[in-house]
Amino acid sequence: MLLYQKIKDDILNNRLPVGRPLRQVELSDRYGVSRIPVRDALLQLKAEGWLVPHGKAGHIIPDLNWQEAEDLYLMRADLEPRLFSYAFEGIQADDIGRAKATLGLLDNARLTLLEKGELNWAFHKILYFPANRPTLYKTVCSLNQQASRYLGFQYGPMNYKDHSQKEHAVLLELIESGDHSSALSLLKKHIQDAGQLLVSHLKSTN
Amino acid sequence: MLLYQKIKDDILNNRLPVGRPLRQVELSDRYGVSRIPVRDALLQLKAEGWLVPHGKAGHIIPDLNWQEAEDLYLMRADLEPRLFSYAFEGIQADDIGRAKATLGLLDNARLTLLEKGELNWAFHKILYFPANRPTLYKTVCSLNQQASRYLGFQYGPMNYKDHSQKEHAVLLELIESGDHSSALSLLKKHIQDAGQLLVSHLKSTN
DNA sequence: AAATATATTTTTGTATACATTTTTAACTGA
DNA sequence: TCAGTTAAAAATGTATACAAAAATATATTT
Repeated sequence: MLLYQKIKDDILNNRLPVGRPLRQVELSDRYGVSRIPVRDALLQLKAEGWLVPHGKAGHIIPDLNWQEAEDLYLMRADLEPRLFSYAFEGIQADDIGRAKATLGLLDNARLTLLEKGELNWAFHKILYFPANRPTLYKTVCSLNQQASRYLGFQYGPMNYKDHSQKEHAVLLELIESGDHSSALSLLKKHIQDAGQLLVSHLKSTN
Repeated sequence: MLLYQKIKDDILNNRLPVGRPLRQVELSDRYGVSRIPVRDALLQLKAEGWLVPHGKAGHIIPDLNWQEAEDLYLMRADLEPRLFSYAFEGIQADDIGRAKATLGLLDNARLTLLEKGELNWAFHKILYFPANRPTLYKTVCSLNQQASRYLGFQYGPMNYKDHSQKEHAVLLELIESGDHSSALSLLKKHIQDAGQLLVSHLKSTN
């Protein structure tokens, strides 16, 4: 596992301190490498919003907040239905099959947060990739990456998983039946609802 | 000037080869530093889409293409009017003043491409910042960053500058008169038109 | 005691060195 | 001639070392 992944995993699972600036030596000790690969990982994580620079020395894990969640889901609700719409005609029976399999994996298992996040995103990717719009796709990926820090709430205290899974299944049915516009609006609603739920949960717990 | 900026500037002005993978030593020689700062810069530039990894060694400057331009302007046209709408009520007379000054600077001068891009973006930032929506703002910044590689066409062969400047001025008037919805639709149209023009220009020149 | 200045420690940025990986070139046999 | 193989070259990843910069602690003054 890459150092970058390890740190991300540790951020996701709250194994690294949130309020305090992380130092390069601290991390190089923790992961048993020199500061060079740590610097590399920090640069990437900073670029993706997993860390923010703390003045001129050190990086801080930014606190989760409802404002960020709101914006992320706002953008997702704008861009993902668009991308999905471009993909719609290009989604093959084979893709549906893989999507179903992915949902199945999400259902049964004793998965880590990172794995759940990966599977959930894998599902959506299957529906988006046939759009063949690399740039739009990349931005959507990035937004989901950022949003993944909030998965801990959705799969944990919010218990949103079951509802989400049902909607995913319905979405697949609509695709199979070729109902473009219904599928589109369900996806938009799916994202908007998830966002609203997350935001109000975040507001209530602070 | 930071190495990161220098390289970006050189990419923007086609002072670096496009088809061929850039090597770390090549860049460290060119800029007179060791490979470590080069690695740092490459990581950032890669994260922002200025470079793409070439297999397992080297980075390539991606070719400009109308598909990317189309997606970038699509997303901008979706997200920027939204951000602007949130900002609208919060834009102060002072902001308008600074926006006008920025347009003035764009008008007269013997500016480099990088400077023109910076000023153009500075103008839009003034209109977006009062929204106080950091996450949405950051994504919009990033999209404009990526789009800035295409400025060479807009300020060069397309000769789009004058038209753009006029619309910017009208936009400021609409803000001053408090006409929220007209300002909003002008901005959206402004972005969409610029996108369409750019895309058809790119299609025609290939 | 609070604010300012100074000294100490910590932290970062970058150069250099070297082992590993990857690419490129040369070679071999069909 | 060309695919596959091996050998040489190049490029990368990472450790270590050290100077510059920043943060922290200590001292000094009012």
